[in-house]
Amino acid sequence: MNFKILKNCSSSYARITEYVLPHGKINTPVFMPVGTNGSVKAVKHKTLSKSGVNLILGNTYHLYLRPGADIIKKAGSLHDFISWKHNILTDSGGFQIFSLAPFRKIKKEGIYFRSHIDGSYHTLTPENVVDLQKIFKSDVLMPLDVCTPPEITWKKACSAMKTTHDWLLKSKQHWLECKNEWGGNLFGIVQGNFFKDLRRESAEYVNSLDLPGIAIGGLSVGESFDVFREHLCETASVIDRNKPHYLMGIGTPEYILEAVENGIDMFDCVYPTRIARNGTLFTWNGKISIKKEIFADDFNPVDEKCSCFTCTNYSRAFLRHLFKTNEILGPMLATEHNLAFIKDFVDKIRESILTDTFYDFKKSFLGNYENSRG
RNA sequence: GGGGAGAUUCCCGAGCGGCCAAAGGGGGCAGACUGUAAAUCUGUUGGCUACGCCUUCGAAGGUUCGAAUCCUUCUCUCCCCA
Repeated sequence: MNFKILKNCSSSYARITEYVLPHGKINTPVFMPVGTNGSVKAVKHKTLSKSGVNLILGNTYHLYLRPGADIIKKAGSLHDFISWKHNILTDSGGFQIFSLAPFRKIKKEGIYFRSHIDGSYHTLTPENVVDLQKIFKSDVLMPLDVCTPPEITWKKACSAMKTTHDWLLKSKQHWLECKNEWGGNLFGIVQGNFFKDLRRESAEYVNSLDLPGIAIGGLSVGESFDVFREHLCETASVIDRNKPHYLMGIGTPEYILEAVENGIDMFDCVYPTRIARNGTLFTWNGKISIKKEIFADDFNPVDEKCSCFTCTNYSRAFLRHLFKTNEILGPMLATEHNLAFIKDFVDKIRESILTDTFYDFKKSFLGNYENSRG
């Protein structure tokens, strides 16, 4: 068994687990930085691994379009191609189909879409998405799914869910035939939009397929925090607790707390890295927009309590200057800080679960972190 | 010394009689960003007792119902020829 629950929180569903993947052991809860094109934007692998990151995301859709599976196959694997010795989870492209909607058509057998790069025609099917991830030698594979926006009808949501289920079964069958070639773990994805009955049905269906892990999809796609929380609680209470739980696409401290509290082990998000590149930095007292005038002569580090390279070497004033002058170092240092902050934050959550002080930690953190939940 | 071009709101730069408080950049200020088409995008950027009024297009005069736009003089820049 490659997945072990080491400790359950006494007062919530939060837990500490150990998950052994082909490229090393993962301690959860864990935040996975997103490296869509095989690169977590603006940071070197060395910076990531030095700060303890041993699982990053890649994206099947994007890597299939560029550089193409043939190149990655020639390189040996995605790990070899990007020179990353640790684990990689590859997302299938379901979300891209959702966010690049004008370019696609969903059919029973798969997705027909046009490349957003050159307009060329392509098809993704449950089977070829597994094949692509086999070529990548992904440690965790995600199946092709249909992600839907809030406020669609029950009928449409149900239809999308059924397609997702149909594709998941095909993905599983195809994965079973080839999984021994490299040992990647296929997860199931729960959909169902924002309908409780559908979400429950979807969660039960995914449970029934008995895959190595379960992902909650279709959340944080524009809904309010309260709606997000409601459906997270609902879905998380149904999925099999003996499997790793992955909540797709969340990554602010508030959302992470909510996720962990509901028994989520893994989560990923572009948010920390994207806002870093755009000049917003996490601190234990809330987010700051480093480009603001008030930081022009603030010679303190971004966060006094942070021991990352950025905070131990540079001031807010210098960071602001880098952003104002459009220097490449600005986004690099900001990204390094935000990832270190989230890493630190999740480490502290894990510690609090271990010492049964999760709620104390949550309360005290949110007390200091004076920011709206949007 | 001779000939030519030009001075526009923080900067560059369009406008060449009314639709001009004045295009478009840049800069400034602020906001957004949640399984990455994002080092991106959006708003704002003369003043005010604000659905209207006042001051602004080098300066001073003039023509006109009306001028950043036309005329006169002045100041200053730049280019070419001696």
